[in-house]
Amino acid sequence: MTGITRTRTCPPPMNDGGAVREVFDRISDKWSLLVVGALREGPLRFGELEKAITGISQRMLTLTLKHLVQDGLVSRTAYAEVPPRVEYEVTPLGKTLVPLVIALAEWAIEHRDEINANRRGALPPTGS
Amino acid sequence: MTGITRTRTCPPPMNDGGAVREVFDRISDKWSLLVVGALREGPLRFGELEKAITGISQRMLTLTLKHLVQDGLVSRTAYAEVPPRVEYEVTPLGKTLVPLVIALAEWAIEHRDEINANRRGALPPTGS
DNA sequence: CCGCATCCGATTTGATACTG
DNA sequence: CAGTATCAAATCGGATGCGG
Repeated sequence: MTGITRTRTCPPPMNDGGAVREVFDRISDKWSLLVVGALREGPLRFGELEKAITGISQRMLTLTLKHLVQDGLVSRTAYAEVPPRVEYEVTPLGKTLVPLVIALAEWAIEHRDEINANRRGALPPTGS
Repeated sequence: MTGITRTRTCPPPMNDGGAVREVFDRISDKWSLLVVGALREGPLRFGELEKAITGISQRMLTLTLKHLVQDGLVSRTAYAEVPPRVEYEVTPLGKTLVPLVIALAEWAIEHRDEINANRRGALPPTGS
């Protein structure tokens, strides 16, 4: 039988038993998506990433990169030279995520004003 | 001088001076995207959300909803009846974010195994 | 230059109990 | 049912110092 009698209008990708949550918990921390976004155009050195992502601390960059490398989203290449050089780059797997990050970034830019307006302006008419 | 020979291939949507960061800081907390995703198909009551998002605490759900309402991504409708009923729903603005969340969720499902394999299996060949 | 380890304060989170 | 309040715990995040 095979009848998939699903009454839903579209296949709900959430609620698959935790797969989404599992991955979301990884990428929805404060910096992961920013780092992936920063690497969208090509490899970057540690210091370059630090400058590209304003506000991130060395510690958080290190930790975030370690996680991303562990998950296989980013690759790390250390060149044994003096001075040392280390480059980070999105892996093929990471590349598949980049477009989504960019889409999210574009959404953020596009709706930033509206969100800010809501956040500040939603005051009641009692304002006199 | 001059020579910024930066070969920029496409307009980088990041680094616009903080707009992305501003919004990202809002939505990249642990629960916001999950809540938006849970509301993708229609209004849900408080308790329904609690059940839909496994693992969230009452407190976190309350706080997250409050933020989302404040930002205008979610609307809250309280019906003055007994027992009380409150429904949450994505606003038109929130609806524009839903597709991105779904895309992210689909990505998560699609690459979950690969990520987990990397996380666990990246062990050195010493595995005897 | 890269990046890890430690200390320490700030923020976030969750369990529980209580109100409308 | 929906939401608040309080407290303790866990985590985050930054500054600093050290090692490769």
